[in-house]
Amino acid sequence: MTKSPQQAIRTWMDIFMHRSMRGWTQYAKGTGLSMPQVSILMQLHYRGACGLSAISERFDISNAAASQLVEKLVQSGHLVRTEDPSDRRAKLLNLSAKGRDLIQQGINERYQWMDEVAKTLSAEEKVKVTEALNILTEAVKRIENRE
Amino acid sequence: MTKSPQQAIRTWMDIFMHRSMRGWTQYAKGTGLSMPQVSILMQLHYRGACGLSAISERFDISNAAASQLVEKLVQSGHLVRTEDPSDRRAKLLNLSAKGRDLIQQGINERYQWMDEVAKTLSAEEKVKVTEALNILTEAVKRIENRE
DNA sequence: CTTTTTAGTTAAGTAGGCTTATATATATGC
DNA sequence: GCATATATATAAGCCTACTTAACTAAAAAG
Repeated sequence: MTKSPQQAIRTWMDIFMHRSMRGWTQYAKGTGLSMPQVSILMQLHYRGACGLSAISERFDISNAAASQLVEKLVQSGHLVRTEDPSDRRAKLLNLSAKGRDLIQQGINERYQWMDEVAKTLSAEEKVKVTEALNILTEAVKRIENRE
Repeated sequence: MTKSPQQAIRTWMDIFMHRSMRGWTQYAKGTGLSMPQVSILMQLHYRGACGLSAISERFDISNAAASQLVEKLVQSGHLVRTEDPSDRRAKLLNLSAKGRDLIQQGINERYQWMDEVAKTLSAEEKVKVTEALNILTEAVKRIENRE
């Protein structure tokens, strides 16, 4: 069973995409938050603080919709909304400790699955996998800097 | 910047998880279907035909909710619902060509992103990445067969 | 055969996300 | 300084997902 690089990548992507999508939707359900709400927290976790319009642009929803979702997350204590000192019309949205923990917990559950996978690898295989994922990570960084 | 295998895996997972989540939610929006609807199609794509109760168990919703979602997907022509000949109470849910295309298109868009990444790799790097992803794919298969 | 369980549908009602329209406060351009 | 543009919030209303409850039909158990 010799695979081309493209086949190898796609096979792996299929496994990983399906797993992580499933994991996140199930995790979201367990938190009591809706998927859009969790997505907003995730966004802030990965990209850092931002204003409200950045949220509505990212998720392609109206400002009104973003404002309402954010309001719920502020109410539930997952988000902190402060006035932007450099522009008093704008708000700065930050994860609270509670929001950060919620997302980190979801990420950790994904990690755990991969840890199980990694545990079954030989030392030699681990070295190879590590090197390859570093290569991919660097490649993505190069592309993103170029954009 | 020397990374442990765990660090390398987690860094890569972060990038890939966030990307694919974002990609799928955006894609779902473009199709006009809701995320739960797309998730059902995705489930059938990856796991093959099943009955209605398998859907409700997998997504942890009531049979009634699953039945209503499936009904919409049948109406929109993404799903074919037939009677199970071996148990006439049960239904067999299958993707239609339209449903299969919709999911495959979403997967292809994810593939394209990775193709862009792979394109920037040297021949030597491609070999390493291919080998590593094959190792991971095999490891997952071993674990899943064990369960 | 009769009873009970299983698979799925249908109906009514709740909750959440989304939209458009409207309002408010601040910043920017002339 | 005044008109306009920008960042956000609020309100009304629609649509969808979800729930529980009531129902049909077929299988399984006795």
